[in-house]
Amino acid sequence: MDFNIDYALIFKALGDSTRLKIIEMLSCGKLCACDILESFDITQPTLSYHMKILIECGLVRSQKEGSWIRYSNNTELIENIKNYWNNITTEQENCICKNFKGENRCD
Amino acid sequence: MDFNIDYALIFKALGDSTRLKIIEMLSCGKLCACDILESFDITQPTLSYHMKILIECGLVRSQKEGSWIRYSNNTELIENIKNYWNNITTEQENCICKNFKGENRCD
DNA sequence: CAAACACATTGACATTTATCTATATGGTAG
DNA sequence: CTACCATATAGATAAATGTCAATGTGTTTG
Repeated sequence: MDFNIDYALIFKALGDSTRLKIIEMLSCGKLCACDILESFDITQPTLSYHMKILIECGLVRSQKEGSWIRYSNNTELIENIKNYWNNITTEQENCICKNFKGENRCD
Repeated sequence: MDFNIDYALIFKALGDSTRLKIIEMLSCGKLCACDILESFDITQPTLSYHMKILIECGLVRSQKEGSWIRYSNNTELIENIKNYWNNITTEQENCICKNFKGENRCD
């Protein structure tokens, strides 16, 4: 588990239906902004704003190709997120709640 | 995959560091609000506000016990989220991007 | 070079969010 | 019954968010 990753920031980025759909669209390959834009009822600057948020939290990578920009999911970070979830609500030794040591007053 | 689940709403709930930490704290068992409150520098009404958001999106269940309320993670929904992530950025047949049928103009 | 294209940035704006204080509700204990 | 405890609700507020129109930047093409 990489504790340097800001998962709250990542989930905040995913907490907008447009951005979540973009991640799903990129799930099987690269796309340029114009392709993504066609799937939504938003203006180009609004898409650009969303892409910036996805890039800044690390979920999406951009790659310039001529006058286009190819966007792709950061598969390494997405693997980290999968690992994060595997440590939530498990009975395993490495259960994530082990980070907290408060007493259960109500037990 | 359950398409009735509003994943954007769930990730929005998780996109706040206080709420994400609550989910992590509940990851290995039930806690009452007073226990959770001790781990944060927020007032009781603010915690109550966050619990409401976590409950409304389905991530957390509440169970009354006397004058206490026991909060617990909804493990069923969390399993769904894990499945969701397993369908993101995979090469499998059921890759989530199959939901979109737009052309790649830029390929 | 000039026009067109792809994308980013700026500034404005309405809406939403996280937080607080004050107060209400409902259970428990003396 | 009264006082107290656990939690929720209401109202206020500053800050953050998502959106747009207008404009800027860099690339390609005629």
